Amino acid sequence: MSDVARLAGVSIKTVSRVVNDELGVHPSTADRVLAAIDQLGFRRNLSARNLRSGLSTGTIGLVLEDVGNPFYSALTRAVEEVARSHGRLVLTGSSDEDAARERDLALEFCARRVDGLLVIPSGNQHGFLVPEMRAGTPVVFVDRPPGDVLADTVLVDNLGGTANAVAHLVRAGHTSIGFLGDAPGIYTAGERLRGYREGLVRCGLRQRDRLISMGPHSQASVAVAVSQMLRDPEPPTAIIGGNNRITLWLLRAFNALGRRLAVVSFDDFEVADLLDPPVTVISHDAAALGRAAAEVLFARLEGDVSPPRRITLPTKIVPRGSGEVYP
Amino acid sequence: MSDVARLAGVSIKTVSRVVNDELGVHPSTADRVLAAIDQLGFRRNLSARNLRSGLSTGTIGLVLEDVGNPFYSALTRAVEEVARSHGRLVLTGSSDEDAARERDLALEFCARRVDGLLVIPSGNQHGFLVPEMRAGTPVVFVDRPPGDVLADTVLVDNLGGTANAVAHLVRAGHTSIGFLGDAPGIYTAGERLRGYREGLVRCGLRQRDRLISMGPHSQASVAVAVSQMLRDPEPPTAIIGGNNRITLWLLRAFNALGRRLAVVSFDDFEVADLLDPPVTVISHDAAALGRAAAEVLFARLEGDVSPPRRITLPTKIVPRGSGEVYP
DNA sequence: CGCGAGCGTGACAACGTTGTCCGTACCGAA
DNA sequence: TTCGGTACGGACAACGTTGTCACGCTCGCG
Repeated sequence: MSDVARLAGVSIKTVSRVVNDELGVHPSTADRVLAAIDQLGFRRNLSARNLRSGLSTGTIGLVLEDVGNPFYSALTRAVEEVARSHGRLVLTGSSDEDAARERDLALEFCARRVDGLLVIPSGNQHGFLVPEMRAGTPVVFVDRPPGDVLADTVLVDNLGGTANAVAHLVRAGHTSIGFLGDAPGIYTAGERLRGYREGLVRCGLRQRDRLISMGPHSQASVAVAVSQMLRDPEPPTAIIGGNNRITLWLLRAFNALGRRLAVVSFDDFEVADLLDPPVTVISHDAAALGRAAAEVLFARLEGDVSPPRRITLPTKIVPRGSGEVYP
Repeated sequence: MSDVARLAGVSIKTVSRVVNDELGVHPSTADRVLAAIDQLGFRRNLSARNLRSGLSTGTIGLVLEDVGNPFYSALTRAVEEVARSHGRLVLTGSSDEDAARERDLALEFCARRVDGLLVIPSGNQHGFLVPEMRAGTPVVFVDRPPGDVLADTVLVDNLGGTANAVAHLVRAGHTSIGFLGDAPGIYTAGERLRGYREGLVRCGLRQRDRLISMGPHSQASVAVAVSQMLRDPEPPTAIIGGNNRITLWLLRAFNALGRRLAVVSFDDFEVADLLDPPVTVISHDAAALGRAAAEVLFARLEGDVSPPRRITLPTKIVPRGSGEVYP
């Protein structure tokens, strides 16, 4: 900046005035300064600006499980859009379901003085964020609730989703329905399991734990779980896949076994309509989730001091065929 | 920091020494300081640290077309991993194929003093980055070459990929092969088209422009293009999809028409193996691309001053069925 | 011709941190 | 007891920027 000032023959302060569009700079002076800026390729240092003025860093942080997962990447994109409309950039970090890594990422973001934080929790202890929150960094939890703090949370109606899936399958004639879920320690997996159970109760069906297989899952473990269910004296005629990954493993297992049951998948996925039969899904909009969470965050940044909110987004069944058959 | 110092009964400088693990602080003093840090939830301000010491911001920038696209999100994840192993965080921004937005994002990143920049170019003029590069910010271009600057570039062998795809289809007996590509202004689309043409030449087949349809495409335009090709006096028996999105549109168009030709897709996609028939693809590893680019970037950050490199990653054909049929 | 208003500009401090350098307390040895 | 050295602590400046305030010039009016 002082180089620019020297070249333009003005003081540093005047350069600052020009780059900040402040009033009271003579147009010809401003032109000289702008020319010098151009010539030198000067770009003001936002860190210094932020340090001095105590204002925003123009950045928000997003901690998620894995940007590589299409569900989270769609969410990321939506967050990015909202951030852009508020003039912010997004720092992302993948925690890989590792609570320590989640913590490190969140604290690194805070050390860089992000304006706010969106967290898709992996761990279930978030006390480490309390000092940051007290210091004025708003934090919004997304997709899963936080462990031991009170904060804004945006969720999906996991329970209602699987409950509806059960009802949907029952309407198609099924009375024996299996459930393949993720590790029960994961909030969403637990809720979806509860929804499955509640759906059975609502439809007057008997709970049968041998039709439930919770993760962590892999292609191999899903194949084993399916074979076991099929060997049951009362085998299932339909299976609910607890998330998109598990559903794909399930379909591959069907291919390997040369059998195919009715399927409903939690989470939509891109080519679900191209499979044969097309896959019926419990759809919840990742983009809407990201958007809602980001909007809560920016409301906080704009001064909203109401008590922490908990928003639950609905799911909807998208019937495509795989859940309407009776094999 | 001064609060911590007051609480611990030491000077600010001593606190600084403790948080920087410098020698020459009495253990008991250090303990008092650490306790105070814990009690107050102090986190040092990295902006100020960076400003003073002129060191790294610990951040790199990644400008891409759309994080929501699985191909780019896989790349993002790989970049994140490499960055993490070098103690850096990643700022991401989606340009949406808009050169102006790409420019804005890149310059915003630079204003935040990222240590380096990875750019998947949308535009074809990157002179605006020259001052930054001269000022010492390394820039690596990924997936597409830059417009008018000389810089490290990591590409995929697009040309070789489609040329091989043609050869693969010819081996399966096809002599009339269509090509559906993205907008020819996009580098990768142009290269893939050239590869398609070169493949035909190598196999001694005649060029027929009516079997080529370049984008921008949509579900509808792909359907139209396919119908037109099929009405040709010598209709194609196989079609190459220029990217994963176009291939999906192509498959949906087949479903709508009740016809199905042999298909090879540029870009692998997650459920290609679950479709019927499974889709043969020209696979190129998004993660490998991101990893390679990030590694070049960090090599620069660690002082590599060799002339700009151009790395081209290979593609490989993954035969799954759809490219081995002769309808 | 003098004076006040108002505009354009610059000097200086401060943001939170670290590098430099000096001061001081304490220890062991002569 | 004194001296030299070591081991620590603190004052101060500086990073690049902006907020505060004050200065000087010009212009119009009495």
